[in-house]
Amino acid sequence: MANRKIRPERAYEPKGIDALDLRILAELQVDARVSFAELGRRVALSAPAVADRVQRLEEAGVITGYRAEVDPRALGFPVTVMVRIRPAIRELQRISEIAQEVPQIVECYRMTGDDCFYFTMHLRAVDELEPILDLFTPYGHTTTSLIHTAPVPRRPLPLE
Amino acid sequence: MANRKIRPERAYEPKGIDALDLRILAELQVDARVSFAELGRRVALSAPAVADRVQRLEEAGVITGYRAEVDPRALGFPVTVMVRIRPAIRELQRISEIAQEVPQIVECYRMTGDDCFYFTMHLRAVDELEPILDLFTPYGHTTTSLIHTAPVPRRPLPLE
DNA sequence: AATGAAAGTCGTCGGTT
DNA sequence: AACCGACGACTTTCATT
Repeated sequence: MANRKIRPERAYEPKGIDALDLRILAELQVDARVSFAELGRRVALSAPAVADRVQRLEEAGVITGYRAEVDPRALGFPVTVMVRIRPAIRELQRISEIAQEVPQIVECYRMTGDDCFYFTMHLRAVDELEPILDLFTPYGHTTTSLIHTAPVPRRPLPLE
Repeated sequence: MANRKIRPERAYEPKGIDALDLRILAELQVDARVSFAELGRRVALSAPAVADRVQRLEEAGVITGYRAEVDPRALGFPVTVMVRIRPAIRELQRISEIAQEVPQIVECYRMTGDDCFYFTMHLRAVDELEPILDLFTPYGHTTTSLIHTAPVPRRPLPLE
């Protein structure tokens, strides 16, 4: 029988991260393309020193990547949709697999509640919605919302 | 009386964006810190040429920023929460304003449906949840979910 | 709109404190 | 853990196609 002991994979304390690291992270969250030299000037450190710190933050998994943020509408995806799903019994794994295979889906989470699964996707037209939803309806109950605007634009973690 | 004519602010066709731009965007969505020289090698263009294109994409609003992605748990925010809100009549504006003022909220959207407002936030402990929800409960009905995992990790737009 | 060359800046490495 | 100095790589500008 499988081991059912449940425990967190790791402790959640930020260890080995000091105030200087937080300042570096704050800068990189706002402008990921800033040079090490410029970053060094902003936090009063030499370029090699910041490069060292950034590398450590990457290796420690604190920085998970650097992404250019694009406007989906400017690229021909005027429709953004959020879908919540209440999976049928034992179908959650299958729903994850389908979500993985639909490229329009750009993020996807499991969470607490009746609708324990949700994802966001960008579409070229509303026409695309129905066939995608039909991939999921055999395995759960879907609730779909079209996203209008962002009253709060996406912003960085509050690292003081 | 206010002008009630409703029309989209702009057309949604990707104009003036060619296949080379899409390749550049695909690269930058995966690694925003790549150098222009390296980017040029990947798309078979000189460094000045890619730099020009990237600048035009920025000025056109196609690229909206460059963000370092960080792991909230590694920074002491082990709790990620998604909150949907069904606003009371005429209180939507107030809800937006409150969301704006809560730094733990990192994204926030309006959408169709009964719960026409939602946001995501990162917390240092579950203790933080109740006082934040209490900011909103006077103005709407909240539905809160704790986010567990990401069956599909955040990924770029499918630009072929 | 892209290229190639030139000047200034940056990234990186090794040695030092 | 950070600094300095040096070299190779990169960014940026400009003239040319």
